[in-house]
Amino acid sequence: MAIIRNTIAKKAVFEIIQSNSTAMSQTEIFAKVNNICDRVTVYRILERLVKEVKIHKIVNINGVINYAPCNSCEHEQHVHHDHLHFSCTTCKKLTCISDNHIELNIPSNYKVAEVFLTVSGTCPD
Amino acid sequence: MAIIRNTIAKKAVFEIIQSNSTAMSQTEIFAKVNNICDRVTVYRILERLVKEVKIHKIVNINGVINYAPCNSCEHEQHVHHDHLHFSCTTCKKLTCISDNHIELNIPSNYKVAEVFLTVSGTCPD
DNA sequence: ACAATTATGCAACATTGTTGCGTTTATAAA
DNA sequence: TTTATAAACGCAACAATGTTGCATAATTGT
Repeated sequence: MAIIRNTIAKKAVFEIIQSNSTAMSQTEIFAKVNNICDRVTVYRILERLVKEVKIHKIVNINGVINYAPCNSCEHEQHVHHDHLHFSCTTCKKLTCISDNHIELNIPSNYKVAEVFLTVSGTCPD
Repeated sequence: MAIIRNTIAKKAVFEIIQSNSTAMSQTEIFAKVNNICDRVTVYRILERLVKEVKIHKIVNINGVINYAPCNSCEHEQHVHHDHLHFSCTTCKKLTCISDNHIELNIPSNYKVAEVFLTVSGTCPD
């Protein structure tokens, strides 16, 4: 049945992610929750928030998984057609940039679930 | 000065990457070198091959770093405009798919170095 | 208030990647 | 061919990130 609970820790984690301008890693998020919960709990909360499609997972160019709020995820299939992630090579920040349109040309025997467009470089910092 | 040597282990690693149809992780590569060298050596060889632009680094949707041969890297700036990576959610394979053109719309205060277009889903397996 | 089950904490482990340092080896020059 | 030198290596130890099992705590519907 899976009744979803809205716990203090979960609310806190979601707040942190939503109020931040850039995507955050588990480590960064855990540093901000001020020990209201365990490290493992943060991982599990993130897992649940992803499953509930309240946040989404993005991988930066170093392989670190980051999380960002799912603002423009109203559209069906959870495919971000106009969403781009900028991964800064110097400050390591991951920023979302909208208004990017992608045309895909993939063989039909591949089934597309999500599209990730990540650009590396240096951001205005 | 940095004189580059072509060691047995390096040749083997490069062979393995080139002869595989999909991109491979360090773990997969190490499993194939048959203990001709240490785990750490594989990491260092991969580092060098990336620096020499003989292979390139791609991150799959789980954050695992994979390596693929740099076949179509003749073009300047190492920006893969027509290159797409398909990351399979079930078999975890990372496949390169060509002929994909991307138009970017990024604020000018961001400096683009590389473009990564990764698509998740299921491949024909 | 109670029962059911979701969520948590803790400890331990797994995987992936990194660093330091002494030793070995490939290459270029003698 | 021999030798010098810097590149490459092995080993051990560490670091960061993510996962699992299990007993306990907390939330929600009744």
